[in-house]
Amino acid sequence: MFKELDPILHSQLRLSVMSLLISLESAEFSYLLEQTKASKGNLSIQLNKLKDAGYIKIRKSFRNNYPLTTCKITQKGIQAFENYVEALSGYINKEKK
Amino acid sequence: MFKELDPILHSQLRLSVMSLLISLESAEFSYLLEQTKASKGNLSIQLNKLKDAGYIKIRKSFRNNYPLTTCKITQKGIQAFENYVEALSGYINKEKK
DNA sequence: TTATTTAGTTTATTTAATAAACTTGTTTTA
DNA sequence: TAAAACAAGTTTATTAAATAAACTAAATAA
Repeated sequence: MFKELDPILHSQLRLSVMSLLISLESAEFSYLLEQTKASKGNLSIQLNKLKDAGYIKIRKSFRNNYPLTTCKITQKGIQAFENYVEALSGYINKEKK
Repeated sequence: MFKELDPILHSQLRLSVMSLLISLESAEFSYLLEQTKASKGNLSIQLNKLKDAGYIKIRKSFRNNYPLTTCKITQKGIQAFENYVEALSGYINKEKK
């Protein structure tokens, strides 16, 4: 009856990040920080979980001598997000079956 | 941009329970157990959290000499569920704004 | 009468989320 | 030019939540 909700995505912050990345395709650490209002530590950790799951790719470079972290959603991430949304609908669409 | 997701509802098992109760209006412990496939211990705890939040009422009685636990969603619970669904849509509807 | 089953609850363990502190290097300013 | 402040994160520690395992109490079956 109820499908499993992917635990990687069933987290407010990680879901926010994925939600942003799915329309942007690419975003900087600082952008995700301001959009999600998360702390830097928390964001850092959750980005790494998404990376470990293969849902995003993280690219590290420099800009104006400062480190620059850029994230991009992967095909696997897009698929996982779509599956999650599909599974969720089984919970929130009250009409039975 | 992203609304808070009510932490009481942002849990697979509690959301399953609320999803069932919102259409049934009343359900027994054993029914929730089989529908959600949760363990008894976990279900017991999560039902109490929903009760503590005022989202459900728990009625204890007996049937055929055995204890019978019945759950019913409250108006507050219905409202919270609707708010949760509304907030979620901000995460999963990819079209911006 | 001693297992077994029903219908749960409580305690303990594991995992996850968040906050606080730290790191490394850069820029400003006294 | 040395000290202070800032940028962009990471690591460690703390808190809280989810789940599993063990327990309880009464009822029924063997």
